[in-house]
Amino acid sequence: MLPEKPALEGLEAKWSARWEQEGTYRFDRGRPRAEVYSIDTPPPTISGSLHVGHVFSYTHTDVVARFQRMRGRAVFYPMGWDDNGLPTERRVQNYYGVRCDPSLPYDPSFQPPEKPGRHPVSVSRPNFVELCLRLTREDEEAFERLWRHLGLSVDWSMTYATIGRRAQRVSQAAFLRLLARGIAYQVEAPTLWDVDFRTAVAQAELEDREQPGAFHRIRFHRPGAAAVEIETTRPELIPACVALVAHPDDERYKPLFGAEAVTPLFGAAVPVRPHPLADPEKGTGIAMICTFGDVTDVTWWRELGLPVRAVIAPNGTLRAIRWGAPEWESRDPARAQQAYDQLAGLSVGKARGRIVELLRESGDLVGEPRPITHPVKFYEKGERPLEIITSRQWFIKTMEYRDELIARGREIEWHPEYMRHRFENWVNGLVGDWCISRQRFFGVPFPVWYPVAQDGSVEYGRPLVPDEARLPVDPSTDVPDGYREDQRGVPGGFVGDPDIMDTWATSSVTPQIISGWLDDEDLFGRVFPMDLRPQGHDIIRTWLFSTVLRAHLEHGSLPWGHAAISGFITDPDRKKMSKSRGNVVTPMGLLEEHGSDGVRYWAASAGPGADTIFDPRQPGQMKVGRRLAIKILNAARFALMQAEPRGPIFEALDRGMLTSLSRLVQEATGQFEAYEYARVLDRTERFFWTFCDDYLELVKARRYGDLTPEGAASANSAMLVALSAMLRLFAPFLPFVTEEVWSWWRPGSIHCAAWPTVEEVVAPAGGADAAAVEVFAQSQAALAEVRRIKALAKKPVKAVIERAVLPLRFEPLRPAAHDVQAAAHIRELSFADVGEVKLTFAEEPAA
RNA sequence: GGGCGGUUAGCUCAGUGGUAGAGCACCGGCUUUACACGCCGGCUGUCGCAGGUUCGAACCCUGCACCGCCCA
Repeated sequence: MLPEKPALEGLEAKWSARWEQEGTYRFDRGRPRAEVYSIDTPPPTISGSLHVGHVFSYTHTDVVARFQRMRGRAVFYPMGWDDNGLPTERRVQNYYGVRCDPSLPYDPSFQPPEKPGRHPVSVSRPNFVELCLRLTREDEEAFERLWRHLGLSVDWSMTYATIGRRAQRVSQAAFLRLLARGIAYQVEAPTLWDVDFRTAVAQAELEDREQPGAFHRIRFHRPGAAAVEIETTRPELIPACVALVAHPDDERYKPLFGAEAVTPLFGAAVPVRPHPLADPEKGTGIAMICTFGDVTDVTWWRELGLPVRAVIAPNGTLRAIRWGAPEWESRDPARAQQAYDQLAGLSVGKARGRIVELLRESGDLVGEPRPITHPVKFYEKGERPLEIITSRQWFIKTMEYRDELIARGREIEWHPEYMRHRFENWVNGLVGDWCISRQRFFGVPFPVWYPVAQDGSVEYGRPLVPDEARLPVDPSTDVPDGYREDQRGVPGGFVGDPDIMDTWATSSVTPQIISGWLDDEDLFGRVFPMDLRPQGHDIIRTWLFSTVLRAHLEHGSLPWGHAAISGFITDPDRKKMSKSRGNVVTPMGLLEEHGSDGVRYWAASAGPGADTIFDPRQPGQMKVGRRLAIKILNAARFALMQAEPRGPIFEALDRGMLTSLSRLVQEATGQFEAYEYARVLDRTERFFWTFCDDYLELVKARRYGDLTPEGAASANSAMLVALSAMLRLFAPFLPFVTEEVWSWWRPGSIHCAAWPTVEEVVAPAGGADAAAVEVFAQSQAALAEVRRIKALAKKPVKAVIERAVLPLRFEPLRPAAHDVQAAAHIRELSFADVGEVKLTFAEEPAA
């Protein structure tokens, strides 16, 4: 039963298999809500690999889950995979060498090329989705193996995927309910647009990047009056200009308000209008409004009621335009056409270069462009600046709920508390409703069709929706009620909505997906609203925000009561670890080298919100964790190898140790309940090390029976009480080694054992005893003093001391004097009014 | 420009008004019957800077500097 030479090797494989067999972490769905602890797990993005940052944050969640389980809660802890969305599409394109062309029909016999060819093979959307599913399945299996090896106490029978049937059903149902209430709506409007991915993107997916640019001073003519000069970084948008704008109080331009100016090259007459957003300090103080150069243009366009002249096509080139046609009036259509033809078809960047030449030739460029650096909005995964393009998109209303969302944010218990500011910052900075439609392929489709009128036009205003019971549906293959497949795309028939949902539109309903909403109201009632959302602070504005929004809209509640925010893993230069930086460390090697418990120790040492440096060359904390785990094995072996005789715990030293331990239990429980797991680990480790180095050394002789059988019995019993409690304190952090030791002498899994209590620790010793704590403390102090003197005198530890005289302050140790004497090898011990410890060494035995 | 966090030993970090701490690293010692993957000991500080409150400040207040993150 008790191994001769205990070791950590192999514990991961042994125990993860056993836990699976015995259903150790299976959720008990018979328990009422009050006895459940439910966790809304972050589904890791499946395309790509898990890195040490994932191990870090998922360990934090697991530690909390294990604590709650030991506290007697039924822990609801599923795992999910975030497989839908753009990252998977990109991976599949590269991996198989294919490209999705939604106009192609499904080919049931399609097989991807053995190797990606030079030119991508075009495949239908259903074929493309099949490839996505095939590849993500492999990735998901690898992820699960890693999580099991790390020891996450997940109930693997509840695993979900964001592309899965259940996720689609819930996403679609939640969308249809918002549609019915008018909270989801579609509109043809200017939208942020990535020209490479050819999709709309949302505010939450933006990032500003500093880019080189240049101010161009451009002359606008006025018939019979002085010209007006504007400054712009985007001269290629002059053909899209619909007005000029200046600040209402700007004396320079007040006389011009209401007048017209004429665009250079294109000869379009545009009005000069006042608006307070125009900045008199910027450039010449008067700007051109184009449809659309940036988000301010959109505001001006909307508030001033201007027309649209769109020149940028969805692929980022300037589209063909016929000057002189309606909405493209010009004073000189032929010249406008001649100029524009040199721009049409060019990308935005090339068009900019060309138009500068044209303006220079026409004399409308004033001076030369002045280079600057300025922030430009990018899609976070994109490579070219975003454009603003008018298109039909689905939105969820958010602006009118901002105050309510702030209030919801204040109901959440944040760990750490200050992370709430991130949320409020974001909500206060929202500038528009949430655009949830994407012109992509691998995601949840909008469960909507539209009638096609007799003239062939699509009636977007009259969407056809399925009954909730039919969900999920794919409008590209399913048919709306009352129609036949052969009516697809023909007058009098229907068309499916071609878009899919933003990945966050699915991820924002993970609580509903996992908790059985719609289909298992019994489960839903037991786990929702959930207890915990663990996640990183980088996605507070996306995942956390959108989840709060959806629960607020659908249920009028929070999705969960606690949000535990993990910090980042950084490299030694304090740079965030990320794939794009190339500083990612894959975890399996680390887990094998240091043991899962060692790696978990490192992860759990960082409290909520704390960024942590990981230096692969200096895995200090992992080594420390590994040593701690080994120490636990050995200390347990010592306690158990001669556990008889047993009897009442009456020795003061033993009672003092247990009273100290009970204080630790008290503190650890409180800290854990406050999600301060790192402190629990720190305090427990500290206690354990003292227990080993001081307490075990002090009682060693007594427990071996060198004094009395009663004394040995007291020591043995106290050791076992302490070992049992300490193992359980460590169990959430070091699940493998604690389970191994537990199995040596206790039935069942330690992870289903009860969290230790103050009462159970002190009761066997007849209650807490503050005086005995002092006995223990002074015994430790005296032992330390003797050790110090021996070390300075370069005497061996077991050098015998004939006489020791201790200062009076050590007198409280009297009840444990026999233990101190035995541990320090003191023959005669006395106390006197002396300043420091005086030792007389015995004659050294003759060499 | 706004917000948030940080700055304590060479490194990583605890430390919520009362004598500055731990681990790692470094140095010295110990074949000690649980553990050499161990044990004992030693060395190590303008607690970022400047003011203020207080009998007393690493800790509370004000300002500043630097680092990091979020937002504009």
